[in-house]
Amino acid sequence: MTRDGGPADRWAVAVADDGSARYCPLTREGAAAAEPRTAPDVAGALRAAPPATRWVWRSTAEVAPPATGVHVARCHDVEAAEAVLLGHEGAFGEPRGLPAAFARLRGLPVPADRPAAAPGEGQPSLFEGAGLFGGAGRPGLPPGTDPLGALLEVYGGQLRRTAATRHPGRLTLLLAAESAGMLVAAEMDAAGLPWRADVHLALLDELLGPAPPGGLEPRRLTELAAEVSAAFGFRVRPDLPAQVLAAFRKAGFPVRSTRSWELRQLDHPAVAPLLEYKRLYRVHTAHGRAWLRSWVHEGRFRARYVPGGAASGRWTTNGGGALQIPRVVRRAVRADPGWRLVVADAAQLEPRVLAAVSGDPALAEVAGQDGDLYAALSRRLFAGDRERAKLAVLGAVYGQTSGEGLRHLAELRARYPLAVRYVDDAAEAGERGRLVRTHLGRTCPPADAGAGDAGSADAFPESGEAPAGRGAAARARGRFTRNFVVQGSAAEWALLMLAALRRSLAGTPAELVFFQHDEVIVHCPAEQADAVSEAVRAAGEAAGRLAFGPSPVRFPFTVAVVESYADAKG
DNA sequence: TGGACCGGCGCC
DNA sequence: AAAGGGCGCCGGTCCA
Repeated sequence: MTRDGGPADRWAVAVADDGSARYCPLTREGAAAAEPRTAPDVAGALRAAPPATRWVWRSTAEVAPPATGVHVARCHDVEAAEAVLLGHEGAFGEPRGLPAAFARLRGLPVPADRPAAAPGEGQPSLFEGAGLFGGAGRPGLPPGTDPLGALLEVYGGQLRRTAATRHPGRLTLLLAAESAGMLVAAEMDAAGLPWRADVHLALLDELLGPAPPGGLEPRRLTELAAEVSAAFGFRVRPDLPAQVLAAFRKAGFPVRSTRSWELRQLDHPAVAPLLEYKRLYRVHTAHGRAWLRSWVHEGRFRARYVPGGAASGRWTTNGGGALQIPRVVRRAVRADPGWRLVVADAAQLEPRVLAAVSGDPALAEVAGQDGDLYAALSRRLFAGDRERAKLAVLGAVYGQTSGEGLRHLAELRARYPLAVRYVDDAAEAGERGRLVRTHLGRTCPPADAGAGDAGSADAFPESGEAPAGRGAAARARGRFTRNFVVQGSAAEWALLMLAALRRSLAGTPAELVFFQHDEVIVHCPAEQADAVSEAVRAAGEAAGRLAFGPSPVRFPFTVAVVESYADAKG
């Protein structure tokens, strides 16, 4: 996936407005190695090159590989790469589109990116991108520019920018992984997750009562709301936190919020129906009949994955909430008759990643076995108390600041100083406003690039103050960057794992249908399930070696072969 | 009327 | 006194 055997195994293709495609093989430096040719459509271009070709293109979404019917082994998605490179260069606000990248190279005014396609349709509206050079509804290249030429110019520039970094090999790997992720995402979007609407509807009937006509509130919710009101002695709408809060206070319970964990501790008859109401209300609003109508068609739930959608490199989705499928509705995710779902969950991924990236030999030794990492850790450090071991690790990764966890963390620090120092350093860098990168080089956006006043660390310059003396915003920033290096490096492992798995499933009937941070689902014929399970395990180990180099750390999966997603333990 | 924000909760 | 990171989505409220 990352080894380019020779110059001619990279080709480039540019899609014109009329759907035709200009393409050519490339030299090592990314220049045209032969006179470009034109095919009437993308598929024609893709068929012209050898099967193992790495295709360089503007964006995977534009080429839409699944729609061409041609298997693409590898690609370099220029716009995805541009986003990573801009981040690495500290230019987070810059547009990442090909026209913008081209303009930066040429010193021209930089056009804004094309807005994301409206949900449901891929076509930008007539008005979008009507600014600079905005030809046929999208921000374009300067008039008269050859799209393939511009693509190659930007690509060549990316190769040079990558080579100029401190760890060009790592960044090259990250760009390849990100592009592989774009391919996987496009294919999973097209395949969809097998989803039985009939099972889902039966489940809703069971939980909420039969569907009331006209979109009224499900019967069970109405009943529970009545129970809540009865318990208080006056009408309370359970879906209005302010009302619930007032009701509890009136009853003599000084609660601060209506969060479930807080209500659970109260001794009041309204609590039980209220908690049940919250649980069912959530199912109703987030994964009820309306969701089913919007998102499940022809037996598949088609999400729209956004690789790298989160700052850490984790994926997000656009609508449908594919990464938040509640456990209760997983019953509706069912393999086709005669097929199975291979549900594979990377076991204790984040501590394993921490062991690998930090190079802590003692922790690597613990992570060098396939068994439960927390149990193994607890045998060495916490007298066999797995929960304490887990709390200590999570405290290190998330930035524990108080309580039991903090003491456990201190013990962890004493025994595994390199591992804990790795995340402590990331936290300190964040607090001081310095750059923080993942193992392969994905760079943490600055504090002010995201949510509101998350707090620019610059507001708290190194003043010699103890960390406790710095602002709360700086400490929050430290927790963010502390977690970023682990979560982000784990996301890189996951990308490489996906890429390896995709490659080993190519040409078989098996299809990757789901990915969620550290978990994949492959849908395959029953007789293929064992081979797929093995392929997943192999992909995990390969990803570990590729991402982190030689290391004793193992990356095992918990694998379940099931007919329903609900039957995988999770 | 629509956007921004919030409380709350689902997943990792 | 409280003190864990990342997301998306819902329905609500507030406000222009």
